[in-house]
Amino acid sequence: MKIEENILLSSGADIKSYNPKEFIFREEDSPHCYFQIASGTVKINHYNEDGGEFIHNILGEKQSLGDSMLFLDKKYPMNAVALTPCTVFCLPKKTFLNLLDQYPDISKQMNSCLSHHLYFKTLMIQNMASNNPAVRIKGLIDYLKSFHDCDDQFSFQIKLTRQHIADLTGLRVETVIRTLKKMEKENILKIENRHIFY
DNA sequence: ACATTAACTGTTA
DNA sequence: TAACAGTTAATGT
Repeated sequence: MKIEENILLSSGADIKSYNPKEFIFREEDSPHCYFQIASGTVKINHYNEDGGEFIHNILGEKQSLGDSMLFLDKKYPMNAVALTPCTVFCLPKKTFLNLLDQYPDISKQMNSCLSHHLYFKTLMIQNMASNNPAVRIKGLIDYLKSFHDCDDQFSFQIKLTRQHIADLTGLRVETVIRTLKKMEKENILKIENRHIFY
């Protein structure tokens, strides 16, 4: 979801700053605000019982956080953690819902965003259910590239660390490294001095 | 701080 | 049982 800055500000949105590793919201918090990143990157994650981290997504500028939790009376099932120094617009849930009533086009866009979200979540679940690491990684990078306008081969650089890719796919870094190399041999992607192009 | 390699272990197709 | 993902640890960029 993306709402124009001027609309956010004129509706009375706050701007909050976060340092790396700071939580924007935590699991078990109740959603009270619509969050939209003004600058920086944020990971949406979950820690499983043995302390292992699973990253749902890594989001950047102009992307919203946990907006699908605002139409529901439930606690967040995930955390939002700053990866870099961040500034985030915060609009109280009530104001946000009023905004949707006030602007039908924003409301429509919200539906379309949720639909988009659900579509990609479905694709991701299918890929992540595979025990083949190449399928999982390909699922992830296809998703990432879908936000990029040019679909030419190798036109998109994956700006994630190997560890992030591992945490997003539920694999180990070593497996990610091995699999990326295999995929490079198969000409699925290209690696140039450690940068991945897809 | 991140990426790679190697040697070993355990699981599974 | 051979292949392959995870573990650990050392080394490279």
